[in-house]
Amino acid sequence: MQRSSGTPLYKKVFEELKSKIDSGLYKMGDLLPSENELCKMYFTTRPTVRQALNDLSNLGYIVRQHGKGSIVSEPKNGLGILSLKGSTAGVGKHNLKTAIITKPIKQPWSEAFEFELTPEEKEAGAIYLSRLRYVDGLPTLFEETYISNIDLPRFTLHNLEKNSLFDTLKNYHDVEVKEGEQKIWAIEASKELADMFNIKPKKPVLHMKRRLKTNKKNLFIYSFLYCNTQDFFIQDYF
Amino acid sequence: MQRSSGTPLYKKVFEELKSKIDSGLYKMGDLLPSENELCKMYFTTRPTVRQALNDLSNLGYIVRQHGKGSIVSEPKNGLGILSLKGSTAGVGKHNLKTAIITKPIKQPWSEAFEFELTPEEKEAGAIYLSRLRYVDGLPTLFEETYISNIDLPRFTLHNLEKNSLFDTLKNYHDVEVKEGEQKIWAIEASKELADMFNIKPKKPVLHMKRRLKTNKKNLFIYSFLYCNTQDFFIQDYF
DNA sequence: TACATGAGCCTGTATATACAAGAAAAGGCT
DNA sequence: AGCCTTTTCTTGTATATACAGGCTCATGTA
Repeated sequence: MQRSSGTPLYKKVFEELKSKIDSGLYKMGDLLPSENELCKMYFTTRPTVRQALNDLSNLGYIVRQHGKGSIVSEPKNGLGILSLKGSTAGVGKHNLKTAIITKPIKQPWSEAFEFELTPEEKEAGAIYLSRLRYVDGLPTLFEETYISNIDLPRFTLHNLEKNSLFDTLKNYHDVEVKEGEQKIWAIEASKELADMFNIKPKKPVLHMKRRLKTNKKNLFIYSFLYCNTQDFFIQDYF
Repeated sequence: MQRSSGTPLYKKVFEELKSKIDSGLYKMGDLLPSENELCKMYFTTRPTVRQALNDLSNLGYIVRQHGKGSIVSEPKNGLGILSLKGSTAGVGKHNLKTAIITKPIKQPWSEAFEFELTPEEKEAGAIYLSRLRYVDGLPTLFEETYISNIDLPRFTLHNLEKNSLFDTLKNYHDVEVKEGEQKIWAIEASKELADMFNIKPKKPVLHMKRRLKTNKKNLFIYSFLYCNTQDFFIQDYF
């Protein structure tokens, strides 16, 4: 089944399996259809479905076991922020609410921005927003995000309270995150952070700085995160 | 070139390219030989070399660019503990010294061990060791490790000060880490930790709990890490 | 019943090939 | 010289196929 539309076939297989896992149709511990069965279902051959399964495996959705099959893996609970999927996807059963502290605004890059910028990025300026996320009603995650303002028309109008930032970028602007780097510290809460998280100043807080590459050249996403790990923790799978 | 020995050909290609990057023969920004060139070098075909290149790409060693080639990626500095490679490999230029606090000893699992154990693991008991790592002479990382004591003869005799734990497991016991999960908190330093790190009690410290799966069934590695992020930080790529 | 054996499923590794699409250099035109 | 087109090299996607090796279960034997 050659691909007819623009999206590759293996990606279609990947997306459909992923959504079936996300929606709970395939539950943890279940065996996915075997590679040969998937071949028949999608009228394609093993290397193609294997590419989809490899991607799922890399994201931790499945574990592949020689001689047995592809086993749907542990659901991602905790705050799976270290994964690529945008926080909302990683929170599992916990109730997650997002409050926009600063609506998306266009602004030039700060003189002392922590990451190196390409000339094109500097020229284009940044879109800045900040959000506070509540898990089970508790303020847990403060996030400042800078996005290179390249080819993102009317971006500042989006409603990011309901929708994940990553989903918005993907669905409306064809921007997909591909890879990234992150740095992690434990720091003392400043007065402002302590107020926001409703904790005492100087209490330990998790601090992360992330730089995410996308499929668009020169379009990067920078995010500075502060996480209150009194009641929750950050988790990831690799 | 069918594989002659036990190791798959794509893995050989992977290992050789990886070591050439690690040793600095291919430097950051360099272009690796093209897929077709690698095919000729190893007398094989593109799917095979692509498998090796994909693995390198997943580990962040290279970035593949459509129409251009495979570009050697940023060297991993910081304390790349979040990657799979064992701390020693991730520290880059920093001088890293390891002090064994507790030599490897066999012991039963604690009653209240934080992770779920398989019956086989419980039966086998654990090997415990703890180490304190110095970066540039500063005590930075305290690590408690539990390994399921399965098929690891004379393991307690190894000298782990010079060699990475992961290298030892791989070279002497054919144990390779395949995947894992980790949880991260910011906590206050206990008195013991503060003494070890030479900081004041209650200062923020990074705490991680990791569970690593290996290629051997029932053999897991559990490690509990405490990291002083006053002077350094944890970094990873994905 | 208990235990080995083998058949049949599964994924892992590998070859051979084809065309599409991005990127860059070579070449020709104005 | 400066610009555009073409060529060529690169990776991306896909088909078709083969055998190796792990896992499970049914079958047959002691």
